[in-house]
Amino acid sequence: MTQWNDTAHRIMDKAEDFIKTKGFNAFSFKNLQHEVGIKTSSVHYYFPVKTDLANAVVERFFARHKQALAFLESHKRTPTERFNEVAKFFIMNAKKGELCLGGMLTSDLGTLDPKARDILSEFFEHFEGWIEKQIRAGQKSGAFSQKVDPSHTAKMFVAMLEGGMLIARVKNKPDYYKKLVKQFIEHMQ
Amino acid sequence: MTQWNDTAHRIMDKAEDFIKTKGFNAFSFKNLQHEVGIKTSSVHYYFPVKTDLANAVVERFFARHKQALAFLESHKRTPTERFNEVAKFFIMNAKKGELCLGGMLTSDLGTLDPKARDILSEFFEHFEGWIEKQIRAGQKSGAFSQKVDPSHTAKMFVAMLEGGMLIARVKNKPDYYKKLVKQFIEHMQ
DNA sequence: TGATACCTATCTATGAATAGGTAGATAAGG
DNA sequence: CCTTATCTACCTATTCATAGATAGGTATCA
Repeated sequence: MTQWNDTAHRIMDKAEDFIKTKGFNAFSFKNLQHEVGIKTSSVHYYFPVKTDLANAVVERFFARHKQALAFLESHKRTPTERFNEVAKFFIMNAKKGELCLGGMLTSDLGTLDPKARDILSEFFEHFEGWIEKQIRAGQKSGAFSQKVDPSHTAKMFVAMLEGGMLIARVKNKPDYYKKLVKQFIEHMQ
Repeated sequence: MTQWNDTAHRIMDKAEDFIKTKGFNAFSFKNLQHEVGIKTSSVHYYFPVKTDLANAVVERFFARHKQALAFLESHKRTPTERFNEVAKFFIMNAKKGELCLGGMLTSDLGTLDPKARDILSEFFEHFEGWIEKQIRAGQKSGAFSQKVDPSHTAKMFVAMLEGGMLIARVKNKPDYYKKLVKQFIEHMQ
């Protein structure tokens, strides 16, 4: 987080790009060297081994994600608005071919070290928890149906976001994704 | 399919295992050599380049998947039964730590060749189509609510299966997955 | 003068891939 | 029915490129 300087952040930015487009095991330090304009040894200076880079990236991602959700809570009044913003964000990224880093790294789980796994697990817990909170608030205000189970629905929504993003990409149809999310939100009302 | 002999199938079996546990770019021909008891050059004999192996594996997987769904249609009478069987199958695999090959390979999409992408895309179309068909049949028989949109719901279900499987693994909670699927099916009734 | 932020140069291991060989089965021809 | 050729299914050995990682040096700045 604050422990990283500009160069480290640029390395992490490119690493994120690679993880999102090709996966954690399909890029090398040399690839980063070309992209960042820095030597592989300098990448090692910041991240001694490759899993350190994964850890740093996922940690930064999680922090950013938490901030973004907190921002939504303080700047968007109604749960519906907040919900739609989250959906819009995912859809916008999907349209750019930018998939959720959390989901992408999770598919490489077998090659990550325990620290990264723990953070990814926390990320999903936190995300689901936030969604659940919005559903409960929406039910209180009457925006969402009482028939909806907040805990289960939140989990379903997150799972659908993550899975749908993969499917939308392979189908090359960002619209597929948009409809999916829209439908889900409508269903809660 | 029928074009492969026993050795080729054993190679593909191990390749599947690796893809499901570590991803397509995290295993080598040498890993296969140890597992299958065959030299890397012999793997190349069947699959000249690594993407050929991916293509073969995904092709076989898709064929198997189609067969399994066709089998369900001919051996299970009601849509609800069929639905529950599919869910049970996914949950059972999740418990063994065996994730859906289609979903896992899709996360490595950036490193596959167009042929594999096309098959994966077809796989999802087919799977969604099959689910949709069951929902429609279930609505006809009165098992499922008329309020459910068959096309969208089918897509949501598949997306949730694929995403949920990743999340269940990182959380190390196969039960999370079970509840998720159960909840979704109940919601359609 | 010592910490920070890079670099050059290099190591060892491993990656995918290929060349070329061989044992054994199958087939074909005289 | 024996020989020659061809095919299948592997093997050994090797290539060339890249992987991640390290040692050790240098410039800059406090």
